[in-house]
Order: sequence, then structure tokens, then C-alpha cells
Amino acid sequence: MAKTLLSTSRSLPIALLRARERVMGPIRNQLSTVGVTEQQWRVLRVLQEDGPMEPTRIAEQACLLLPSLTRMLQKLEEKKLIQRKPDKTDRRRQVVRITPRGSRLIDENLERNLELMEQVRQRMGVDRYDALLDLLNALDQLGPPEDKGD
Amino acid sequence: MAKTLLSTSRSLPIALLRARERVMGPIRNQLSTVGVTEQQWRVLRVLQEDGPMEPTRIAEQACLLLPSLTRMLQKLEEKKLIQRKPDKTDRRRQVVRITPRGSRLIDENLERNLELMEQVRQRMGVDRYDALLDLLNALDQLGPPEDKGD
DNA sequence: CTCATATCAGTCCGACTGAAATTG
DNA sequence: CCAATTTCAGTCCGACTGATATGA
Repeated sequence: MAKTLLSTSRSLPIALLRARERVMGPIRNQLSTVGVTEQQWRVLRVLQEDGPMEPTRIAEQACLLLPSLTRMLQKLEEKKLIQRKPDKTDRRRQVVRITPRGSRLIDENLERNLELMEQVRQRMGVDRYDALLDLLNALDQLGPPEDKGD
Repeated sequence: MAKTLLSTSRSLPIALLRARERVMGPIRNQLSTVGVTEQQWRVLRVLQEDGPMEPTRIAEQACLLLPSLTRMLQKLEEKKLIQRKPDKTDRRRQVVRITPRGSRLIDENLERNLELMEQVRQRMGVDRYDALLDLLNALDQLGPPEDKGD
């Protein structure tokens, strides 16, 4: 079965995508009913979890490009879900924080999302679910690949 | 550590995204040098692997919406990377096949991609890499979640 | 008539590049 | 002057919705 080795199901990027679509599909549907996109949701969650931070770090954490993030922050600020302030010591920097309203939006939806994920966890088996999370984090923490200089 | 349970690194959707960005980043860079997007690449790979098929199935396999796919197929056909023909028995259907030129594009890039993935596999550990793939496929094969009717 | 397949029309958002402004 | 942070301008692509054509 040489073909199996090249199968898209043995392609890590594609397997990651399909798995992600499987779990994000229902969550995306839910988020769309409250008027936030998947990316905006990630920004809010990162801020909720790790507290106020500068755009550069948000972009890293939420896997977004900085110019994309800039426009999203403008939208989120219009909606009063986040707030921006210049940094006190370094005036090039902005500090972004989530507002109570943004925090409430997270809380209201996070519960439902956790339910959905718990359902997946049970169907998949708790041990395997947790093992999957560990492996995914390990993969991320490998950091960027060695550059062979091509 | 109650907070750990809510950490984004313990959020399966976010963990999936970060892991995916980690492996797709370098691959995307490579693909951009030959003028195909990540999504177009997926379409070609699915066709290369599973042979000619109708758009509906391509969309499922490559995680794309049908209207998005339609336009992509037009672009890919202009570039002579795929070819479309009406189905003989059911004339509502189209059958899409990859051209030799498209196939060559895959071959030329797949090798480099496999190298990149092999590097990840070694750094992560072969056993854990394979275990990760198994778990991702298991997750995908859970199918859609039960609808609680909200 | 109905259902399924595919396409079309049109809007929105984020990816991406390159330049600019600001400040350390 | 140089480097870092952020924003801006503008293009491209795909997501998404709703309507439409075609044919089983």
C-alpha cells in the first residue's frame, strides 16, 4: 500500500484542516448568530485569557497578520468590545484590553462552546482527546523549522 | 489551576489552528512561489490522489464551499491545471480531472513538502507524529455532532 | 413537482504586500 | 541613521448567502 503513505489523510496539514473544520463548524455557526467572526472571537479569547497586551503579541497568539489585526481592532473598538490605549513608557506601542461588554460576550458563548467540545471529548474518548491536545501543543512548541537555505 | 482548563492551549480549535499554522507556514511560502494558493493546492492534491470526481465531492474532501470551488475551478482550468467534462450518464454533473500539467505541478512541490513534513516528523518523534495523525483522523471520522436542538 | 447539481451575483472579511508615520 | 511598532492603501482570494438554470 505505497499509496497510503501519500494519502491526504496521512498528510498532516490536510488532516489538521479536516479535524479543525469538524470541530469549528458548529462553533462558527454559533458565533455568526452573535455577529462575530471566528478571527474576532480568537482575538477576544486571547485578551480575555492573558489580559491586556500589544497588537504584535495578539497577532502571534491568534495567528493573524498585523495589518489584518489592525482593521479588526478598529471594528472591535467600534463595537465597544475592546479598548486601545497608548503604552505609558513606549509611545510606539498600543495596549489593547477587552471591555466588560466583550468579556460578557465571551462568557455567554464560551459555555456553549465548551459543551460542544465536551461532546466531542466524550465521543472520542477522554484519554485520546487529552492526548491529542498534548500532541498538538507539542507540535506548536517545536517552533519554526530549520531553514535548509534551499 | 482552574484557569488551565480554559486556557487557549487547552482549546482544541485553537490548538488545531496553531499546530496547522506551524506546519503550513513554510508550505504556503513555497506554494506562493509557484502561483497556487493553499486552497488550490488542496483541490489539485485531492484530484491527484483520488482521481476524477464531481465538484461536490471535491468540496467535501478539500473543505471548501461549492460556490468558492466553482470559481477556483474556472481559474484552474484557465491555467490548464484541471479539465472539466460533463458526466455521460447524469448531465447535471461535471467530472473534474487533473491535467498532466497539474499533475506535474503537484509532483514538483510534493517532494519538497514531504521533506518539510519529514523534518517535523523527526523533530517531534516518529511515534508521536504517527499517533497524532491517527487521532486527527479519528476526530474527523466522528462525523457531525449530535444536535441538541438548542 | 421535487430534489439534486452546479453556477452566478454580490458582499464581506481576512491575507498579503509595500509604504508611511511615529518613536526608541 | 537605524530599528521596532503600528497603521495605511490597495489588491486578491475565499467565505458566505440567495437566486437561477438544468436535468434526474
